[in-house]
Amino acid sequence: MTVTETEAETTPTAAGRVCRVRPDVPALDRAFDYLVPEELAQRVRVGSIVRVGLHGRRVRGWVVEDDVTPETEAAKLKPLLQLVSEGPPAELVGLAGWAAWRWAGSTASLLRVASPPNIVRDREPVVQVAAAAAAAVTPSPPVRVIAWPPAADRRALVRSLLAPSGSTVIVMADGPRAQLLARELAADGLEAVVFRGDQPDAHRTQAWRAARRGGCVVVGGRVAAWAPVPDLAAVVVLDEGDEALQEERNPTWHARDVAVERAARAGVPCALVSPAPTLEARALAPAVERPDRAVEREGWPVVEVVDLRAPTPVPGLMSEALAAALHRAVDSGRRAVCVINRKGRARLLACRTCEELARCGTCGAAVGQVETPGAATELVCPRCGTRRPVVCLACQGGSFRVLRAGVARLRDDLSALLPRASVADVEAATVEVPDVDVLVGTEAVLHRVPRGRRVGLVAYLDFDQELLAERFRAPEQALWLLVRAARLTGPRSRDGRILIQTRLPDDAVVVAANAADPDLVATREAPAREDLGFPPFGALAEVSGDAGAVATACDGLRALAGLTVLGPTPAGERGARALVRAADPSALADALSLAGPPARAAGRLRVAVDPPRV
DNA sequence: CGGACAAGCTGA
DNA sequence: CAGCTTGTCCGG
Repeated sequence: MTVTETEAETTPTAAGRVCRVRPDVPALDRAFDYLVPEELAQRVRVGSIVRVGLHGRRVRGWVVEDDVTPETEAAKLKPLLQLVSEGPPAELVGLAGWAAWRWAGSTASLLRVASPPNIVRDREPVVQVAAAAAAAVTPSPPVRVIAWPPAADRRALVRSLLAPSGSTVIVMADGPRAQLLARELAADGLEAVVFRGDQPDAHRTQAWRAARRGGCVVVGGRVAAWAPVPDLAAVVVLDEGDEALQEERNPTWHARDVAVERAARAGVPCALVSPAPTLEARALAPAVERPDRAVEREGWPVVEVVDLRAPTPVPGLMSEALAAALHRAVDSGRRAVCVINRKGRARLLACRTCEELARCGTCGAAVGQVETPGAATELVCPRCGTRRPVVCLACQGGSFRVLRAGVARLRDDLSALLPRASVADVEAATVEVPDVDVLVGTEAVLHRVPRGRRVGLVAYLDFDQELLAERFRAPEQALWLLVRAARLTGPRSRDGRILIQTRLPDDAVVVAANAADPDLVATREAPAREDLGFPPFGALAEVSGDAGAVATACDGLRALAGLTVLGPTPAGERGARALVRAADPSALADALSLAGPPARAAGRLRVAVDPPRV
């Protein structure tokens, strides 16, 4: 007893150094002050990962400020217990704080993204570059937005965007592609470091250490935006419209916006390169740069549009043009990929005897047909999950007509259409994708095409469900599907081909791909978005969770000036949902931070800023 | 978050 | 009134 008391008295008190620590406890979003013990004085700095005593527990945390004047009386201060690991540089600690505010999340969760997954101990002193100081005086150059066609070679473009000295950070969505780009850069004699969130901790720690040495090009997924390079000199974001650049869990930070902010804070150039720049990106730059018309045209595959209405309606989505395009690809030894966003065997059926729609006996929703390996096919309700045998509830008939086919049914139809070709269906749940001539699947198939054989054709069997989806970003997302298709098929000079079956052949998305001109979609979408006050002409957050909690949160938010609360919608299954709109991201962030974190008693509540799919 | 402590419920 | 659950508070 007396021993510890004596120790406490001997800790430096009068003019001891005090730092501010944010504990790694997401639900506790605040910082506490601690004394820096003499033995750690040389090694602790802003960003250091330390262990501290907090309310009887020992927790990890980040030093977020140093040499502070303690907010509480010195007698209450405890010392840091241990220096655990090196952590993010000071600029990234500031950036994490900004991102936590911007996406209404905890600072700790973002500091974790910016930190090495394993412990890093370093003897070498950290290279401190006065970049931040320089940024304060040099105004940062404007963001560049470059529309670069999907199947065009962008290596030279990327090369031109690298900083001549210091480190460049390249953020992109696609893991394997990042690996490829890194190899190309390394072949050019550059120090390339791959940052991928999906790699094992040991690899990621290794990359983190390498980035911290500086003088490199960091290439990677969204985590690359947080690479700890000490000498940042340029930032590049590739494919900024890809949804994978946004974190799906809270806080839903977007790597594009983090990269733009980081570049601005460091006063370094930032370029966003995309085949279809989003309205958000367009709003950041004075103008969109486009390559030569010839480069642009060549950078898209041939786009063939099949009007499902004319001359005669096409039964079962198997149009003559589709058959011809499939034959053309398969006969030349290339693979064909068909995309339809309907899982299972059928999504809508009618009884052959009584013409009644197949519906759920429990909740009345239209049921779909699924096939389970090794079992009889069943009718499954998409709303409540009830399963039953394939029997009509009205007349007990056992035979149904497929009104809306799913991938399993289309696989059979395609097999019949192409008797000599091998066909397989792919869904998100498919374990191994076979090496066949024709793949038919949901959107998931676009990521899962086996390598080794060229893709000659990507066909969207029913593109209308993408064009007509009830999401405000639906047109941009639909165009992005065509970008992904173009990446698979390659350019028109290699006979790449996209086939689009639709009842809306004049829709801007279809026309834009056909004309190799992504601006057409932006031109149409901008006024509609502006009318709604949706991003980038306003900022959105989605509040969802238990009905009661959402209602309470909405009442609180409605009381704040400058916010519009739409809803809440009663929405059944997974609780209620509401949208919150503000004039811009910063007004939204201020309002949400003013409203504070959801009260714990309120039940399940999630606040997602910039919800990707509403 | 998770420990501390206080106020409420139960059972003999 | 011990022994337990449930709720509220707070952390340096």
